[in-house]
Amino acid sequence: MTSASAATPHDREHHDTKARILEVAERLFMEHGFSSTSLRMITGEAKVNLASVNYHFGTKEALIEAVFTRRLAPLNQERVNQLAAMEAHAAGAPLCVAQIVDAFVMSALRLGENQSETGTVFLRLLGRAFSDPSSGVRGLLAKQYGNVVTRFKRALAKALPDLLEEDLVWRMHFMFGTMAYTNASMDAINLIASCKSADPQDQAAVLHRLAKFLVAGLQAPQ
Amino acid sequence: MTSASAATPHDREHHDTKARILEVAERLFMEHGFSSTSLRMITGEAKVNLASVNYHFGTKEALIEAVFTRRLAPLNQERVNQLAAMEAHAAGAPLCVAQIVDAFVMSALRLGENQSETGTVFLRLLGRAFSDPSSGVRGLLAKQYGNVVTRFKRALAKALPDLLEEDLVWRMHFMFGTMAYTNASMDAINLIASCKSADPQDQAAVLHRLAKFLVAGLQAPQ
DNA sequence: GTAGCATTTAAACGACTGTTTGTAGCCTCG
DNA sequence: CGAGGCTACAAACAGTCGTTTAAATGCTAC
Repeated sequence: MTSASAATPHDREHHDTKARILEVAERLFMEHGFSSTSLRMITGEAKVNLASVNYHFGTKEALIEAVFTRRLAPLNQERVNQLAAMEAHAAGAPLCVAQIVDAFVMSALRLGENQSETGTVFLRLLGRAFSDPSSGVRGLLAKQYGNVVTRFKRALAKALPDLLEEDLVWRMHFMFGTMAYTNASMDAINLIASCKSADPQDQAAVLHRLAKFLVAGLQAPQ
Repeated sequence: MTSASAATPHDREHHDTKARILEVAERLFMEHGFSSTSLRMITGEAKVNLASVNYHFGTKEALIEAVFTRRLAPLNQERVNQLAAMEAHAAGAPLCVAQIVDAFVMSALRLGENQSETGTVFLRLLGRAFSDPSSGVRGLLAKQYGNVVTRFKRALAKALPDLLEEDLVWRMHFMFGTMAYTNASMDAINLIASCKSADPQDQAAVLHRLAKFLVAGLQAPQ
């Protein structure tokens, strides 16, 4: 193709192999799922040799892990940072639920914006991964989310002191679920209605609606 | 095994082949996903011949479809019936949101109870299917859910007359998502906390919590 | 230039995939 | 009895899967 690749072969071609695999894998995993996406589909579309996946990542499972950690680690770090900043500003006083939800939901939006299209793709992939049966993927998420869950649970418990812990845990579960599903099937909204105004592109508006929905749900009586 | 199968070979053995395939397929699809579950896994566990899947269902895709329609059609019919009964009783007056949510959520509970364990398995499978990338599965759900969506959307629009249609559509989307995710990962609650009191077996309690969460979310201000 | 390293490549590996085939068994009806 | 229709079965089909191998390439440093 020779498409505008005029840099040294060393910097562009070689380094690109690993990065191109990651990028194409991310998209194809989102479109077809993990087990339905073959290494040959990835290497074919990325225009790299089949064996380079095993060379650079070892195994397909490790490639999946690499796809996740590349983006999920910064995202969850951003969430924790956002929450920590708010808590520092509150100086010991409990945050309000809306703030906490915003720290969780809107960090995803920030990721989606900063990295433009590829960020959006990853958000949907993340939603898919949450309901993936593969134990490998599930264990990966547990590891990556452990810190986030602990911090947000503590903050929410302070913001909702009257809520039983058991109720709080389930409501957090619902929050994670709604978030994951929304990411996963932004495009499937048309399944519900032929509402052309529901523009999947406008992530910001959707996530604002989602945040409102979640704040009300978390604050439900009893 | 010879486990209490004393009827005529014709009634038990032969008719069981198709039914056993459906039952085992339902469980394995839930545990490993659609593409990761091979026909050999199914036929091996169901103790039937490999070719009988293609004989009775034609293709793997058709088997997936059969697994769904067998349980999803009655479930959605129950949902619509429940809603219709409430509307008849209300005699034109708008239902309250809690009633509508109950008609949607608790029908699933009823299915889970009536058919005991297998019903629960199907509910989780259903959750998985919602975030399955395969276009076949997705189209299947769209067909099966079409009627339900239309009826519940109309009822909710009447119950929440101040809500913009666009907001309503998205909130329904969130409701479907939370429901699907909750079904899919009842067992993954332990990911969030080592809260031993969160007993996945107690579906009724979980769905009641879910209903409360959803009602509050749907009624969120603005 | 050449040794040494990292990377790419084509080809093959065995295992597994969904599906099809031909045959054999069983039951019902004539 | 035997014909005919389902159903079950073992075996094979042509592909695809992830992974491995060994040779070839490009690059850096001596």
